[in-house]
Amino acid sequence: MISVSGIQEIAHLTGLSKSTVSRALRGLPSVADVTAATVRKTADELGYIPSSAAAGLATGRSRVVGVVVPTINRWFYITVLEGVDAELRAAGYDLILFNLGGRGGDRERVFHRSILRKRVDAMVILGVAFGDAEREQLRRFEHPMVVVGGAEEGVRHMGVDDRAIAIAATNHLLDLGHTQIAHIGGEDESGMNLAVPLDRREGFLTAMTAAGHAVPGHWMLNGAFSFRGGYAAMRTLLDEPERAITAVFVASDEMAFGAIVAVREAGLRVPEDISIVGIDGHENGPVYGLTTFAQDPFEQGVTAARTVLAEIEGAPALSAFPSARYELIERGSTAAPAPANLSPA
Amino acid sequence: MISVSGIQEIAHLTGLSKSTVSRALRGLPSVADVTAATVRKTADELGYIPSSAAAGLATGRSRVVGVVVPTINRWFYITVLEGVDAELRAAGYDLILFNLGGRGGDRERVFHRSILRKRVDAMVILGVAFGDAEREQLRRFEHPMVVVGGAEEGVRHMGVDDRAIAIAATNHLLDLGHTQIAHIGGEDESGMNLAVPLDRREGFLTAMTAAGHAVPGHWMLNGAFSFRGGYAAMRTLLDEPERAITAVFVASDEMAFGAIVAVREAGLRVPEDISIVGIDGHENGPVYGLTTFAQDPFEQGVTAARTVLAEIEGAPALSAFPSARYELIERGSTAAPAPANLSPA
DNA sequence: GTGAAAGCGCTAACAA
DNA sequence: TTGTTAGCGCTTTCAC
Repeated sequence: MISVSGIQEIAHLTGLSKSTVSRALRGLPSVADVTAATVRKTADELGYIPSSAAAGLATGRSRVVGVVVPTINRWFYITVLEGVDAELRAAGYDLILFNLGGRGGDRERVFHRSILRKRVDAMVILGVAFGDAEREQLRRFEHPMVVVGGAEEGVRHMGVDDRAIAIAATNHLLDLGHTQIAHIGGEDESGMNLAVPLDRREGFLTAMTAAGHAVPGHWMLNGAFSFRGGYAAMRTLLDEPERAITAVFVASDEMAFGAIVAVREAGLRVPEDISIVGIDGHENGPVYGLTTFAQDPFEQGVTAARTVLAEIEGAPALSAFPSARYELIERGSTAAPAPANLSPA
Repeated sequence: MISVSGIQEIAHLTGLSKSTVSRALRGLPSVADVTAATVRKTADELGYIPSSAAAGLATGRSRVVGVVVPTINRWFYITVLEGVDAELRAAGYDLILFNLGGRGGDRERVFHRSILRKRVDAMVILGVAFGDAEREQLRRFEHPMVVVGGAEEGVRHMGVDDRAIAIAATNHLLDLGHTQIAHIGGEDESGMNLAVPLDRREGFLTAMTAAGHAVPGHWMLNGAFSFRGGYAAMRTLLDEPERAITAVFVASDEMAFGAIVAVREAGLRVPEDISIVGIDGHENGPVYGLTTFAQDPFEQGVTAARTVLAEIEGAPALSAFPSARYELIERGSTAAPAPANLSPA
């Protein structure tokens, strides 16, 4: 190709100096309009492509932000990622994706080798649970960094108040008159932040206890935050010999969808036989008619990106974020328990 | 932090030269074992972090591969992405994600500004439809490049034979005795490669024609390759006044899931009332009992990554790929049409 | 097996 | 407004 070298080439052809060319190309104000035009023109003709490595070496900035995800195939992470991506792109930054999970996941390598290679100017971390060594590595990362979704000790974090949202969801069911409520949540998702599932379960228990209802241990199932897991968990619930539950609080919409499919497949109806409430605000919710406590992960991603971007530019570091918003969206998957099902308690 | 400078620092402390330190750190053979050990040790103590910008400038390689997706929230792209990611990570490469779609999508910027910044050593492009300007830009990209999923003129491509897989799926229904078959596919997905939906529809029509069955235009619907789209399309089909269809060939599993939900919601059964066959091999298939022609996008991603990686290392460029494999997975969403529904034709 | 020196392509003072 | 001069931190001949 033509683009032999770069800025130097343009300098030659225009009879200007490298510096002026550089300034012109970056649109700095201190360049005569004619000069700038000439430079741009010859740059185009040459098919000039800047070297981000050279610029990065000279400035110490790569104009790249790293995003760490525990896995890509979850609606929440994807949506946050989209938000981060939109914001970064608007700012002219590129996004390096560090996927800790999935087949071939290799946290050690990701952390030790990739992340810390001075390759990124900042980092947005989505719901990852760190090991001690990892936490130590991150400590050395002297760039803006923010965690989204699931509090992580020592790093500032943004997301919904998981306990609060779970309490709200549970209360929603309690208010309808349910007392026999089960919970489908998550547990030891490899590499995923435990805070989220734990806080949601805790919120559930808090609300139930406050209402004076005991929850048997086997009414709290692990749906692994996946559609399939939600389906399986609900089947387990339905297979119970003397089924008493009238409602289920599911910790994510994807699991809730699976749960709904399981209920219908068993020949039961939602909400007549079983009420289901989720968390998230997944775009497929309307199809299933799922009532849910919706959050806005896209917005959370945007905010996270905007924050680190501002800090890269020298803005003072925020030490904490306000909790992200959430709201109840009623779509009919919850209702008062049928009289026949009313618990004797 | 401690990591003031880098290699120079280590050179000082060990009394060696920068060159030797560099060689030791990269594990080159021409370094005495003791020397190498000393270097690594002090590097660790210093918390040394290499500068990828400097290395990249010196070598002309960034050890980064770009992946372009039309949107992140589709199972197919996510899965290919996972495959690419796994392979890149194993090779010590980082992945820059270029998302053309989504809110805030800005193709122009992505192409012109980011992609061509010499930031990546190779590119894997997933099912994107290029404009003329974009094609021209890509022509200038003198690095390994491969398109996955949907042929694109002028660039080598890998994926299933979309016409063939559609013919196979349609024949599957025909072989069961169906004649009144509808098709839910895709159309003008913004920025997505048109080849895939078009080829699948064409395959469908080819098989139908070969079997001597005409297909009314309104039996070919646009499901936008999404769950919601599939659901909506199926509802349209079910709302037909004198419904005659007994089977639907859906061009993707996600749409097929939506279609199944719609059928069941209408009080009909799959496959007794309506048979449904999909394409993809989505992991949620078992839950819905979806019969599908499965491909392996993860593997396609791995292959694509492996290919460009090999070429970065100097391997001769492959000019074409064999078609990706696919196979029928029967799960019970298809059956012979019920006698009552048998078409008179 | 190790060192010296040049340079990758750009930016950033400092002058002019 | 433009040019000069140093680097940014690493790799890479070419000597030794």
